[in-house]
Amino acid sequence: MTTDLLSELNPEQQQAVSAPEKHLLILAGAGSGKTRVLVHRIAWLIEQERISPYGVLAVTFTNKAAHEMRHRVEAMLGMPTQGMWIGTFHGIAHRILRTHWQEAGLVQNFQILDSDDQLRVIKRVMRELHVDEKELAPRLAQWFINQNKDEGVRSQHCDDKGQSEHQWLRKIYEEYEIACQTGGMIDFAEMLLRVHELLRDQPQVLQHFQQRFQFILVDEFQDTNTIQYAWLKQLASDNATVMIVGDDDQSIYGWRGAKIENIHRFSKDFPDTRVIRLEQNYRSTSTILEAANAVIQNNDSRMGKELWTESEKGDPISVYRAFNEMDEARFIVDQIDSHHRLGTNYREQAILYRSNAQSRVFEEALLRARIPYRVYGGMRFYERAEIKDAMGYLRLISSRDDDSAFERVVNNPPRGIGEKTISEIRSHARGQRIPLWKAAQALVSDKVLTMRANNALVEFLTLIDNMAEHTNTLELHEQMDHVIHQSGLWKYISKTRSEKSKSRLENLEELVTAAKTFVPGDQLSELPKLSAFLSHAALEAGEGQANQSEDGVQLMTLHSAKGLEFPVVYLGGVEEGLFPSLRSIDSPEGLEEERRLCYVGMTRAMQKLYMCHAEVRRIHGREQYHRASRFIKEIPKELVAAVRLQTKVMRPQQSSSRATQLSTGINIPDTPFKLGQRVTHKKYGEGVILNFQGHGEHGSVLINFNSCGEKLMNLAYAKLEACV
DNA sequence: ACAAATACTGTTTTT
DNA sequence: CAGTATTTGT
Repeated sequence: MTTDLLSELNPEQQQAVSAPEKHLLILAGAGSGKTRVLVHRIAWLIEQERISPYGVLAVTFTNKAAHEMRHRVEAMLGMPTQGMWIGTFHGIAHRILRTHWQEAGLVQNFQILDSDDQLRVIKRVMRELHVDEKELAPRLAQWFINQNKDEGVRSQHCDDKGQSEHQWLRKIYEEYEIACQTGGMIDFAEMLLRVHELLRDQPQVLQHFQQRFQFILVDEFQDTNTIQYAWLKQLASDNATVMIVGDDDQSIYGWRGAKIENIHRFSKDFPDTRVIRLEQNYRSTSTILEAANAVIQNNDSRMGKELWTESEKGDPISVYRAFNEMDEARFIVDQIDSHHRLGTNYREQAILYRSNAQSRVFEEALLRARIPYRVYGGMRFYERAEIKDAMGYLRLISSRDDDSAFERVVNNPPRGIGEKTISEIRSHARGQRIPLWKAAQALVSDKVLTMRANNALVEFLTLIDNMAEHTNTLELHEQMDHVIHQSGLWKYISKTRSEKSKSRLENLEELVTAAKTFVPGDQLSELPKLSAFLSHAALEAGEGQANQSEDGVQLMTLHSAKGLEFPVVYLGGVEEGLFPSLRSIDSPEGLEEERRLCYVGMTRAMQKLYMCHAEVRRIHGREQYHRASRFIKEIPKELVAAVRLQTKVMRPQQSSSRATQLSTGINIPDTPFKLGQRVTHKKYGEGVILNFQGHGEHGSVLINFNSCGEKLMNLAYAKLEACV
C-alpha cells in the first residue's frame, strides 16, 4: 500500500506526501504536480496514518478546484469522501454560518448577495445619504467596503484619515452594514468576516471546530487574503497539522486583497514547518520553461525557485508583430488551422488575453474561418438579468426581508409601481429601520398612497404571498415554473419579439431544468431545498456555456487560465500599455504582478507558445500605437523566432501621419508578387502588399489600398494585377 | 409610467 | 466601439 501511494511520485513529491513534520509549506511551481501531492497527502493520512476523514479540512479558492479535489480523493481512496470537509473558503464559511447563524448574529434564512446585488444595495444607500454618484463612484465605495472587510475591519474601526472622502466612504460602509443586517443579507466578504468574528467571540464554537479539524490543507495559498489567513490561524490553533501549497510566482490576485506575505508569515506563525520545493516541471518543453524562468527572474521579491524539466527543447517561441488587432487575430487563426491540420485538436489550443474586450476580434476571425470556439468568463448563468429576476421572486418567497430582491422585482415586470412610490417605501423603511416589505405593508395599511399606487402595491404584496402559499407544497422546479409565469415575467419578455428575448426565454426554461436536476451537496443537505438552491446559485454562479463536449478553441483571460494547460498557447496583445497594463505600469508592485501574470500565461503552454503584439490597435474606438511588451524583450533571443522579417522600406500611408517599417522584396511563394509591391484590384483600386500568409492559391495577402485602407484577401479570389 | 434619445465610461475575477 | 445610466419627451 505504501509503495502504491508513493511509487508514481518523484522524491520531493514523496517527501511532501509522507513528511512526518507537523506543518508543511509546499512551494509548488507551475506544472509540478501540486494537486497530485495534495490528493496523495490526504490519501496518505487516511491510509497510512489511519486518521479519521472527519478530521480533514481541505480548502480551495474555486468551486472547480474543490470539485476536482473531492473527485480525485474519492477515486484514489475508492470510497466516498464522507465526513471530509472539502470546499472553497466561501463554501465552508457558508456551511459554518448555516449551522451557527444564531451565534453569528444572523437570521436563519439569510440570503447571499453577489457583487451585482451588493452594488445595487450600495447605490441605494448612497442615494439615501444624498451622496452624488458622480462625485463618488459606487464602485469605489464597493471596493472600499470589500477591502476593509477583507482586512477584517468594521466600519467603526475604519481610520478615516481626516479626508472628507474617507469620511463619506466610512459612512456609506456603516449604512450598508445596517441595510444588510435589517434585510438579512450577507455579501461574500461578509461571510468570511462573520466566521472570523464567530470564532473570535464564541469560544465554544471555536473549540468545537478546533477539536474537529486535525488536518488542514490549503491550496493556492498565495491567493489568501488577510481574513482567510486569520481564519486559518484560528481554526488550526496548536492542535491541527497544516499543509499549505502555493507558488509566489503565480500570485496574480494582489489587486483583490491577496497577500503573498502570508506565505512568508506561515513558517513564523506555525513553528516546526518544513519547506519543500517542487521544481520539476512535467508540462512544458525546456524552451518554454527557460523563457518563462528568464521573464520571472526580473522580479525582485521572490522566494527563489527555478523550474527544470527533463523534456526536450521543442520549438522556439514564435513572436509575431502584427499590423493591427485584426492582423493579429488573422495570424493566430491561421496558425490554429495549420496546427489542426497537423493533428492538434481545437480544444488543445488556447488564445489567452489580458482583458475580456480582446476576445471579440478573435471571435470574429474564428467565426469567419468557421472554426469552433468556446469563450470562458463573462456573463455566467446565474448572473443573467432574467435569471436574477426569477430568482428575486424566489428570494422574496424565501425571505420577505430580502431588500435586495424586493428592489429588483417590485416593478419588474412593470406593474405601475413607479419611482415615486418606491422612494416612499424606502424612506419609510429607513425611518423605521425595517425591511422594505414591512414598510410597504405599513404604507398600505396607513392608506397614505394614492389610489393607483396603493392598488398596484397591494397587488404586488398579495402576488408574493399567494405565490408563497401556492408553491410551498410543490417540487422546486414546479415552484420555479409557477413563479416565472405568475409573476408576469414570462409574458413580459415574450411581448418583445427579438432574438434576445428568445434566448432569455430559453434561459428561463433552462432555469426550470436546473431546478429539476438540482441535488443539494452534502454541505447544504440540512436546508430546505429552496434555500439550498438559492445559496447554490449565489455561491456557484455556473459555467458560461453548456456545450463543453464539442471540440473548440479555448478563449479566456490570463487570469482564468491559471491552473490549466494546453498543448498550444497563443498570447494576444503582448504590448506595453496593455500587458503590462497602463494602470500598473508605474508602480513596481503592479509591474511585478503583471510579470507574474505573464509567467502564468507562458507556463500554460506544453509544446508550442506564440506571443503576439500589434503596432496599432483600436481601444475604445480610438487608434493606439503600442510597442512590444518588455516581457517579450526579457526572453533570451535564442529562444525566440520572429515570424515577420524586418527590413527597411517605407509603407505608403493611409493617413500620412506615420511611417512604418516593412519587409520588402521577398517573393510570395508560387505567385508573381512580392512584399511591398504595388498592385491594382478591380473594386478597390491601387494598393501595396503589406504581408502574406501561406503560398500560391491558398495564400492570402494583406493590402493597404489607397481608397479604403487595409484589406485581407485571398489570392484565389482577388484578381490582382501588378502595377507598372 | 414608460419608451426613446443622449451622455458617459471603460483591467484582471472568485466567491 | 459598445454597453450602461441617466435624462428627456409623450
